[in-house]
Amino acid sequence: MTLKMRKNRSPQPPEPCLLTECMQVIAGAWAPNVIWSLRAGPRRFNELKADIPPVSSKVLSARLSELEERGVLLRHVRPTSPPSVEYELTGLGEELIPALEAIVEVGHKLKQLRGYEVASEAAE
Amino acid sequence: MTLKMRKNRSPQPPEPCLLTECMQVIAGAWAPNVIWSLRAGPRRFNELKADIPPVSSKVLSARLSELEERGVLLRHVRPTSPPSVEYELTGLGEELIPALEAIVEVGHKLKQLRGYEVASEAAE
DNA sequence: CAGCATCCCCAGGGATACTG
DNA sequence: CAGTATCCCTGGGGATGCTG
Repeated sequence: MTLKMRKNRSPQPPEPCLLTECMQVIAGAWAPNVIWSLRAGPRRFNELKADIPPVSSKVLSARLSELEERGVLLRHVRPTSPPSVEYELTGLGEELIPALEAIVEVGHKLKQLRGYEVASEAAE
Repeated sequence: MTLKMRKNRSPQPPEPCLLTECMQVIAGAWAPNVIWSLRAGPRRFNELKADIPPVSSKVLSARLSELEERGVLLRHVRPTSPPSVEYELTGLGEELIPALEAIVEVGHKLKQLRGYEVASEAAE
């Protein structure tokens, strides 16, 4: 989802590209997982890393930075002896939860359908 | 969002990766736009292409195939003289609309928070 | 009209190693 | 603990051209 987007010199902002722009909020392979992991409350770096096993520190760190910069989550540094950092969703970030849940639900249903028959719901 | 996912040999399916799997439903840079364009009803290939100017035929076609295969949309071929194909969301596909809307809304709010340079339209 | 085929590119991500 | 720094590699996507 990179979208090299040359110049995007559109007279009127075309709606679909607006969508694409907004989708950047959850851009990055693991961004949705981060949000998902934070939906139950604040978590620390290594907790997130443990929540999302396949993610590397580098990428996790990159995603967290982006999401913070975008205003999806907050970073709290606690000046403890071993450094400890907590990440927490902002209010806007929490608004993404229902969206992710919806997608997950559709994803599940879709997977089940593909086991049986897809064309059943064709009409309607 | 490729997620090379070696083997995914996880004892218990970790939830976040389940999310990742579900997110694949709208994987691909322009998939959300396709769904978005179809939310108002069936549309034809070139209409979609016009709706989403930056997308190429190749990619649009690829996305449409994927989305069809996943059960998000249906493909109707009408045997007219010049071939004419209509794409239409399935019921499950329509369930994604609210999710996209939520993301778009958050995206907007986020952009406004980050400064008002966003919609700096022609200063009338 | 609707769409493949081809070629190319590069940003995002994996792996590994290192640090304050 | 919580990240950076490097290197490499993959595949999704852009551009262009051609077909039924």
